[in-house]
Amino acid sequence: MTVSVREVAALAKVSVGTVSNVMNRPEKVSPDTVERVQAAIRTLGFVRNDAARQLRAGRSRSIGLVVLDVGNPFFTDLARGAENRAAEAGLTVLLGNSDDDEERENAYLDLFEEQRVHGVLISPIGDAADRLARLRERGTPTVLLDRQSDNHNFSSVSVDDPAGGYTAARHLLEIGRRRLAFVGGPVSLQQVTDRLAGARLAVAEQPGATLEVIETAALSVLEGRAAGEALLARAATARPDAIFAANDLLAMGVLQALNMNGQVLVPGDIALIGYDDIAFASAAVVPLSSVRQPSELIGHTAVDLLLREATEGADAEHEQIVFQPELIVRASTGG
Amino acid sequence: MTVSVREVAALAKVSVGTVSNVMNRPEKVSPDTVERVQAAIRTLGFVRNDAARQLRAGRSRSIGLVVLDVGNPFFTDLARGAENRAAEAGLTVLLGNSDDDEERENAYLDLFEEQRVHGVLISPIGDAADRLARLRERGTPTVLLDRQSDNHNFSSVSVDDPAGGYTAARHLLEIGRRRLAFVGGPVSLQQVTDRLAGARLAVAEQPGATLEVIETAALSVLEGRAAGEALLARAATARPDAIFAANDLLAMGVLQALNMNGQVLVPGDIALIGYDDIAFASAAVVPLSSVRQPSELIGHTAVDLLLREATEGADAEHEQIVFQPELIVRASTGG
DNA sequence: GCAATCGATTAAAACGATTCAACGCCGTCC
DNA sequence: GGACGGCGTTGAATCGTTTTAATCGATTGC
Repeated sequence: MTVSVREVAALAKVSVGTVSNVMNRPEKVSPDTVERVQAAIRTLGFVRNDAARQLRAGRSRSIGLVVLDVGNPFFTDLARGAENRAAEAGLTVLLGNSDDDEERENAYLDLFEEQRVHGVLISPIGDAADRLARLRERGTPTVLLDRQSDNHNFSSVSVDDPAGGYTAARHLLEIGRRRLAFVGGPVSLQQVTDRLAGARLAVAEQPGATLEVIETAALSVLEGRAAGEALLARAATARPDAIFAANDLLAMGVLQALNMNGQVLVPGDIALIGYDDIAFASAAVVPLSSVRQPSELIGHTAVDLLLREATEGADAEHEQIVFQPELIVRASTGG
Repeated sequence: MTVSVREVAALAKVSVGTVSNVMNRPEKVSPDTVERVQAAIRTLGFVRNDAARQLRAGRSRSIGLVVLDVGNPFFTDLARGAENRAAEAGLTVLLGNSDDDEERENAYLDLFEEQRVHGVLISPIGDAADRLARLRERGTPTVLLDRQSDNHNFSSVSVDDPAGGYTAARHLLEIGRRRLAFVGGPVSLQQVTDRLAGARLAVAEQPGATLEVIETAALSVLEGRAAGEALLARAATARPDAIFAANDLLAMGVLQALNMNGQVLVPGDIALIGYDDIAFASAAVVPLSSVRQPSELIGHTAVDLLLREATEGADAEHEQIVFQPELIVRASTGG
């Protein structure tokens, strides 16, 4: 039924070792045997068995990537960057979507470990520190995405979230707003707390400014819409005059709620800024101000770091790379 | 260095066969040996080698999914549907992004074949018929996504694109527009030509109506913006009064060009409708009318079909499932 | 002319989990 | 008391590829 090197070898009248050599180092084989073997491969429709290769090699030729939300363009852009860089190195990226769920996160990590991947890139939920430490002890290098390790134990590629949060809030203050609200959550995500911390700092520096926190269960359009509708239910005077959303999906949800049932509150009554600068932000009902992260570059760089750790072995030094975010001003904050 | 069943067996003072049984059918092993073996697994930090399992099993526990564009929410929604259904069956989904590139498409198919996946779900570029036929002959069942096979040789899950195109164009005609333009491409995508064909039909039924075709190189926001800018460069009288874009990404690009450099042409001068009804469509500058496809359901159903083909073997009958699209009217067509 | 060298090829030993026929042990039945 | 059956366990074979040491011819060097 299934055709293996054995059959190929028989048809080409060579040994299985030679078939292997033809596929992996043809320069070590005489030209006419190469031709004969390749002909045999073609006529039999031989496809080599990756499981057997991996078993022998001890490692697979892929790296695992666990993201919080594949529906978020920030992560698909990041994945694209990682994939391109990995392809250059002859590796494949296995994409896992944890969807903010620790169980799914663990399931993917288990899977990747059983697959003996070259390494894991992960944007972890909460404090996965010991889980990841065990993973690495067993020989799978790991790089954190979009977040630094608390004790510098892991390599990481991230963006300066406190600075991004500061920049966003500062911008809202600079256009004259004082009653700020932060929409974001869950707080188990370090990205959320860091951005909030930065915003708090900016508000604290501005006398008379306040910051209200509206916590959401996820960083999704739906949650944003719910938050926006909650605000809408308030008396007009009780509403903030500016909103900083922890990411663009939330911001777009908020925008839908505030600007799409007849009324138009953004940007006149309420200024709005998001985070990530996804491609859809500029095409929103009111083009969305945002804080841009270099998503593809993050993915690209993370693979570089991972490959370095993988080659240097267990005692590789761990490097934290931090990119700076960039403020993008559009109509939603009066730009 | 690496710990295998052998070491576990030694520590637990049992044979390797028993260790395997503990992991795969614990009910066949006496309770105290189960406990002893599990203790050994824990203390040694044993993680089973998936390559070895697969080699023995002959098949991997995953299915391959090749999509045209991971950046398109339609496909990530579809992937989510597939993933959920696959998870219920204990399978993993490997997601490959062909990015409209036949070379990448082939690379992923090769990879999946070497991995001995349970089957392949693919939204193919152009006519991959013989490539896919070979794949299936070698034992990998295949289901087409978002497109039917020309000769009913493959199972498929798709949406009635001609009907969708007809519905979209008919809607534009019903709101009184007559000079229609279709923006889409490349024509190698059957989705594009089918939607266009449907639109042509609707226009032909309407005396005095015309349909101009503006071909794009891809179904992306960027290409849409380029098309929009080209229209903008024309004299106002030479512009169409309605545009049907082959998908929402294109439509949003067109919208950006037509409504965001000071002027506002949509929907007054030009009505605009997209296709897919991605989540961002309703949050666009002008909320976008669209033709909705049941993306998650497509992915879900495709996995069902695949599993059925896989169990029924080579002589399984091939089923074509076609869902009906749904017109969603929003502000961009005056809704 | 014999040894050394070189290139091409081979045969066999891995890799690690699963499976299956065989085996030992114990209690039951006649 | 011996045959039988059932349960739990074992050991070896197996999956398909890669790799290494060994082999075989043929050529070169002296």
